[in-house]
Amino acid sequence: MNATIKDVAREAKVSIATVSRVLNNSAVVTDETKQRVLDAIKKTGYKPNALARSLKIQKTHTIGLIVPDISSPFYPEVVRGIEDIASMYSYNIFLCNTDQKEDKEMNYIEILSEKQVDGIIYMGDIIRESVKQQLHDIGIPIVLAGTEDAESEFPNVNIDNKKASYDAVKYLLSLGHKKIGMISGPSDDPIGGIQRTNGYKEALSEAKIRFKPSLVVEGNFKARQAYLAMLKLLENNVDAVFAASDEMAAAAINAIFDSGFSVPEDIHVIGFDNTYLSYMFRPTITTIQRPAYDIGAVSMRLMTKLLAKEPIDDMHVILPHQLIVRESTGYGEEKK
Amino acid sequence: MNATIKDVAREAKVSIATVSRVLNNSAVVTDETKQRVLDAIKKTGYKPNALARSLKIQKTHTIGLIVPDISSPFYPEVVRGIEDIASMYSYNIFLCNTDQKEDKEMNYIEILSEKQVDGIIYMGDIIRESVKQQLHDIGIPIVLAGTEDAESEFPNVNIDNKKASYDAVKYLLSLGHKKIGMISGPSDDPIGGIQRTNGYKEALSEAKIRFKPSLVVEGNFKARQAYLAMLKLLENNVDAVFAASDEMAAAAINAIFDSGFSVPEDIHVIGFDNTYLSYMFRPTITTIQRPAYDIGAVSMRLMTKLLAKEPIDDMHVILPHQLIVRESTGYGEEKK
DNA sequence: TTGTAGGCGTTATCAA
DNA sequence: TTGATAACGCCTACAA
Repeated sequence: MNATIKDVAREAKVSIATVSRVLNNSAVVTDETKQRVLDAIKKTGYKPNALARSLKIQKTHTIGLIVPDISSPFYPEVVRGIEDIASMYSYNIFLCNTDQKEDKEMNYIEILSEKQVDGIIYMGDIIRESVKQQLHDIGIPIVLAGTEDAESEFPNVNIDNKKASYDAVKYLLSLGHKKIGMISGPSDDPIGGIQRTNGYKEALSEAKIRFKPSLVVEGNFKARQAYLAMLKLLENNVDAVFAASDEMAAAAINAIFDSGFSVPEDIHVIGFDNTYLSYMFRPTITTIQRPAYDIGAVSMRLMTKLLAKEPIDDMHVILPHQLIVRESTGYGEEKK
Repeated sequence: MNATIKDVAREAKVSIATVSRVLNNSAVVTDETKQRVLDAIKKTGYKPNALARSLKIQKTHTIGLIVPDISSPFYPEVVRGIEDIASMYSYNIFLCNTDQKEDKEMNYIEILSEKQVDGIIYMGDIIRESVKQQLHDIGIPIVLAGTEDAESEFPNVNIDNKKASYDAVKYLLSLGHKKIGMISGPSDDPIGGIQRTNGYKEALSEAKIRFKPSLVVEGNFKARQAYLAMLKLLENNVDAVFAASDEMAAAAINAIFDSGFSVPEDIHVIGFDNTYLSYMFRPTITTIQRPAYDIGAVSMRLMTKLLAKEPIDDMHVILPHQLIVRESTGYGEEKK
C-alpha cells in the first residue's frame, strides 16, 4: 500500500531513525545522507502517517468545534474565522452540529475526546452545567465562542449582548422616541430573549421611562411570528421598534407598511446581526453588528495560546459590537 | 494521565486481549469476567484511544470536506446535510476552507491524506485537473458535491445548472416576454457564468428568438455591479430579467424602481438560489432553488456506500431543482 | 553522524 | 475462554 518510513529507510540504505530525523529536522544529518533520504522519499512517494505520529507525540494538531447549526446565520462566519486562524497554526478542525441538544453535545464531546483532539471550541447561546462538567473532565483546553456563561469558568470570547441592545434602544431614545416597542426572542433564550430584553429595560429606566410589558412581544426570530407581533405593537401606537433579529425587523417593516404606515416616516425600526438582509432590504435596516468572524478568529487564537501554554492576558474577551445606522431610522442611504 | 487498556486489564486482573474483546464484542467472554472488565472500565474512567485503534485497523471513520468558503451562502446547508448523514453512520468531519485556490486545495488534500481520512467530499464550482489528479492519487473514495466536472471521473451529486436557467427563462417566455435580459455571473465562472448563460441561450433559441449579446450583462454576484448591469439593460428596453443570483436580482429590482419603473408591473425578474433574501425582499423574488441540504446528504450517503464497498446504482446523481414563483413575476404573495 | 530498540494504545493471531 | 505477543507507523533516548 502506502510507503512507510521503513520503505524509505530501505530505499535510502539508512535506518528509520535517520529518516525520521530528516523529516523533522530534529538532529543534524550529513548533507549527503539527507539527500539520499529525500530522494528515497520522492521515489517511494512517502507520506508520513499522522496517526502514528500523533499516537507517539500525544498531539493531534486537531481541535473540535461544537456548533449548534452550521446552516443557521452567524455560525458560518464564526467557523470561518476559527478555521482561518487554525490553518495558520497548522490545526485541523472537526465540525460537529448539535442543535444545542444535550445528548448530541455530550456524545460529540465524548467522541472528540476519544479522537484525542488537542482542544475544543464550544459555540451555542448558553452552556449547560452537565456539558461544562464533561468538558472540564476531559482535561483539555476549552474556549467558548459567542456563548453566555454566568460563572465564566472557561475562557470566553463574546460581545456584551445586554449592552448591545441597550445601545440600540438608547439610539432610538436619542431620536426622541418615547414609546418604543420590542420584538424579542423566545423568553427562555438567554441571549435574544433575556439579555436583549434586559438591555431594553435598562435603557428605558435610565431615560426614566416606565417599562410596559405590553410593549414587549415575544418572537421566535422568524418572519411570520414577528409580523404578528408587530401588528400587536401597532395597536399600542409605538413610534419605534427594536427587534432582536434582522429577519424580525424586516417582517415588522412589512407589517407596518401593510398597515398603511411607513418606515422611517412614521415608525423607526432597528434589527440585530447585520445580516445581508439588513442592507438588501428596502428600506435598509439599522442594526447591531456582532463581529462573527472576529469572535471565531480570536477564539482560535486564544486556543493556540492555551495549547502552547503561553501566558494569557485576558481569558474573557468582550469584542466591540457596532450600531450600523441605515434608512429604517431615517439616516438615509448606506454608503457601502 | 488517561487510563489505557492496560490499566483496565490490571484492575480487572485479566489480559489486555480480554479487555479488547469485551470492548469490541469480538469474541465470547464469560459473563463474569466481562462484568469484572466493565467494572474496571467504569472505575478507571477508561476511554478508548481512537488514534491507536485507527492505526491498527487502518480506518479512521473520518472524512475530509473541501469547501470554498463555509461563510458564503449555499455551502453551510450542504455541509449540514453531509454532517447529518455522517453522524448517522458514525463518521466525523474535517472541515477545510480553500477559497477555491489551487494551493490551498492541494495542501489540504495532502494533510487530509496524512491524517488518513477514509474519504473526501470535494465542493466547489469546478474542479481543476491538477486537483483531480491528486485526489485520484491518494486512492481513497472521492465524491464531488455541487461541482461541475466535464469528464465526470468521480462520483458526483449536483443539479443540472443549464437546465435550471433554461427553466427560468422558459417561464419568462411563457409569460409572453420577448425581450429578456440576463445578468450573468463572471464569464469565466463555469456555473453562474457559462452554464446558466447556456441555458438562457437554449431557451431563446427554442423559442426562435435571436440571441443578442447586448442583452446579457456580466455581473459578479454582488449588488453594486448588478445594479449597474440592470441600468444598462433598461437602456435596451428589456421586459424581463433573469439574474444568476438572488442578490443580483434584488439589486436589479432596486435599479428598476430607482429608474421609475415597477416590478412586476413593468418588468419581471427571476433570481437564483432561493436565499432568504428572495422571500424577505419586497417584492418577493421568483427564483430557482438548489437543494443544498440534499446535495450534501446524498453525497455523504454515496460516500458511505463507497466506503462499505456496496454496489452503487448511480455514480452521477442529478437532483431536481425547482422554480419558486413569487411576486417579482406577478404571481402574487408566496403562501409560506 | 548514525543505528538499535523500546514504546505510544490498540487489535488480532496463536497457543494454552 | 483466556493470555502472550506481534504488528500498526512513528519518535527518541541511548549506544556506537
